Amino acid sequence: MDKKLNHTRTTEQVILQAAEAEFLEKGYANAKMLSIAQRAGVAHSMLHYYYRSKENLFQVIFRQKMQAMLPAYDELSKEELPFEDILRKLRDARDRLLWPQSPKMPYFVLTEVLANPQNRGMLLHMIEDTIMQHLPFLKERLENEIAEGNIRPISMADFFMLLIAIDASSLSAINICRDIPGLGSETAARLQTTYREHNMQLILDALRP
Amino acid sequence: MDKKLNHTRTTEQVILQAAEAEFLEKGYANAKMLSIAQRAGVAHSMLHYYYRSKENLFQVIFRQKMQAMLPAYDELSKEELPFEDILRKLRDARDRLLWPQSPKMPYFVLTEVLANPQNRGMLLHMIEDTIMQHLPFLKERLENEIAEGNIRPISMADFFMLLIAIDASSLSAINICRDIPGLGSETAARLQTTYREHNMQLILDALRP
DNA sequence: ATTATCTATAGATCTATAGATAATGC
DNA sequence: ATTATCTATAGATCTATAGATAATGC
Repeated sequence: MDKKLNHTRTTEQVILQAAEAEFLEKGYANAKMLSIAQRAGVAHSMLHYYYRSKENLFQVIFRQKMQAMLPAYDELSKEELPFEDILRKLRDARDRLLWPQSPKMPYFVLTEVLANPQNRGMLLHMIEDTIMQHLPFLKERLENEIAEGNIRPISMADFFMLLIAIDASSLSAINICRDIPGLGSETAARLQTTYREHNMQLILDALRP
Repeated sequence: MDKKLNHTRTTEQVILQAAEAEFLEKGYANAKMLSIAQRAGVAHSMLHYYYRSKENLFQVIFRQKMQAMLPAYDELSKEELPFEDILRKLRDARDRLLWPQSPKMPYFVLTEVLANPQNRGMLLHMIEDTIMQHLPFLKERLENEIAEGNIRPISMADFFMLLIAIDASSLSAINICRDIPGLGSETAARLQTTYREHNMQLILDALRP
């Protein structure tokens, strides 16, 4: 039993992990199937056996990331919070579950997904698939705020794009500053705190009717 | 004479422009020499004839951009401004001369140069070649501020990296917001104003001893 | 004579698949 | 019998260069 579980996990999942590392490190275009196979220690034909194509392999990984965040978002439905606090909690969930995977994640999301119109469509599609279907209370809450005139009319997907765009870009800046010899990680940590407040202001500002 | 000037400009420069567009649109890895040649309307062997390799073609373009900003920076030496105002003027010069080339420029700088350690070395090298050599007064000024204990010890190159990192990432966020249907360009413009102030705070914060 | 341009192609990848072989489940 | 894995290779690019041909400068 242990053996079987181990077996079905091994190759299929090892490929997934190797691919994630490769995609994050090199970006989609520069990631190579042969290189992923080498990282995973399997013949590269296995990547196609399990995931058919490079494009599909990428989407499987991305979809998994999005779905990993759903439970954290789900907790939000239990409390009756002011909208601003919901924004904070959404951010915190993402800061815990999505970004820490790797410092390269923010750039990746920023450039491969947000900045590229083609991939952005894919993100929107996944947001609909996962977040919007599983979090009806969030959608309701957003529509409520719009109806009350507190924020401008905006779709749930666009609303999520805004949150991700602001935070991904600030995290990119922070990560670069961490690597600057003259600054270091203490400064990066201080920047992070400052960004947290400013970003919230920027988001509310953008949502203002 | 007109004919000659036109002629020596044509192919060599047309390639440069086509390459710039291609690099900005697709990123270095995804930019293709054949595609650049097609944009320029020349045989692709011409790219190698004039610029030898893809790598070199890229560097020529990037070096040109940096040098195009030098005159604007030069003006700063004439006035005796507070350090914070110098920061503002540096930002304004960049906002006028570097970013407007294309909305994709900020992502490009962020990911191809700042986020990639290998290319970052190239940026540092170019900063030394151009800015640091041509703007001794700025270096002096920075060292003065450090000596007086107003800002932490930091090299000129690292100082520039900080400025570029903060601004490139905020511009990336702004450009994405501009494309979000629920927000639009008025919101993007409002964001830009808010970011301008916040970024200045963030930079001063990071430079604080 | 020198400089610019084109055609053709070498040589190196990369994605994807076909077909053979080994492992696993009934 | 089915599922997993490997080897070998097709087919499509891509960068770069060699060699022929046209344009330009003395």
